[in-house]
Amino acid sequence: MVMISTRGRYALRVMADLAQQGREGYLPLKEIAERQGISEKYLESILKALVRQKLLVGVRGKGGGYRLTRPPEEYTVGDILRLTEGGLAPVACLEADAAPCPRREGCATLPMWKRLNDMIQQFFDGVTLADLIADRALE
Amino acid sequence: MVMISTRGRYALRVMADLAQQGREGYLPLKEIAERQGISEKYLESILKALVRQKLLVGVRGKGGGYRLTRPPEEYTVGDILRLTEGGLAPVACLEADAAPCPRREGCATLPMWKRLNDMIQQFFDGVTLADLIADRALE
DNA sequence: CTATTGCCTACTGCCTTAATCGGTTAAAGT
DNA sequence: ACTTTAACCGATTAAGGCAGTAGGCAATAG
Repeated sequence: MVMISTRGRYALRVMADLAQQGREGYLPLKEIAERQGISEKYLESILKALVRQKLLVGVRGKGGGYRLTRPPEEYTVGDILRLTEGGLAPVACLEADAAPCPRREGCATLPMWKRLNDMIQQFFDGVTLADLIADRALE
Repeated sequence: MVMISTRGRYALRVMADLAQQGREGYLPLKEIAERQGISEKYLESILKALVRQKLLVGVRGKGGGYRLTRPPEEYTVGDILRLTEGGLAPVACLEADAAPCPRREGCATLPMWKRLNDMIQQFFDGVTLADLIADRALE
């Protein structure tokens, strides 16, 4: 029943990695993939999406690679996961593009799902990349 | 990225239904499936698991059907979902039977996943079937 | 003994995820 | 210019889980 797939978890780890390596220069995919132990080609497809949405810049050619576009405290985990996972709702009927459920009136479980959903969104929107790095330092 | 699958959602709805219909007598599968708009055969496989774990009793033959084994306030949503979903961890590395992650030392995201996991478990363990019925009454 | 109803096993179609393959474009170094 | 580096791009695939189906067996009531 895993909620967050490999795709989103990879994206987060790589964003945290980039945040930690500092803003100077570009980090090539190969290096990131190696350090994080992630398939290069698969990671490539994830980063492509992050670049398209302007969370990262990618520069080609020698000396190129990827870099954050903003300081780490301006990225929330919610931003990154909603993008890579395509939504963060715990049940299908609460997804952004969901068709209106015919049973929503009188559904015994819907109010609970809504409360859970709110809680999850708040959680993810309250954590930034800077927080992740700080967390790590505590261990 | 849906966390709770149809299986778990059906289970909850049916448990709430049974809780609401009262303790007297048995409700046949056919009736429950019809009222909830769920495939009979599919629901059957879900209820089988709930019976095996003693959350329900099933009685065969004429006049038979299903019934709760305890009062609604003694079932938590967590109990029901963990059983039908096979765990409630938001990420693979926190599942009960997960192999220890080789990157757990120095993983930038693990502390966050743990906090989220705790929050989710607490949420689900804090809601009972009786609460679901009460919620519904508010709408 | 027959109708009802739950129990059990097996199978199928579909979709998503994770990953792979092979190539194209852009930039820098020589 | 040429070569190397490295990001971009599209198509494809292999595996696994989920939702649902099919068909028969076993128990209980009347």
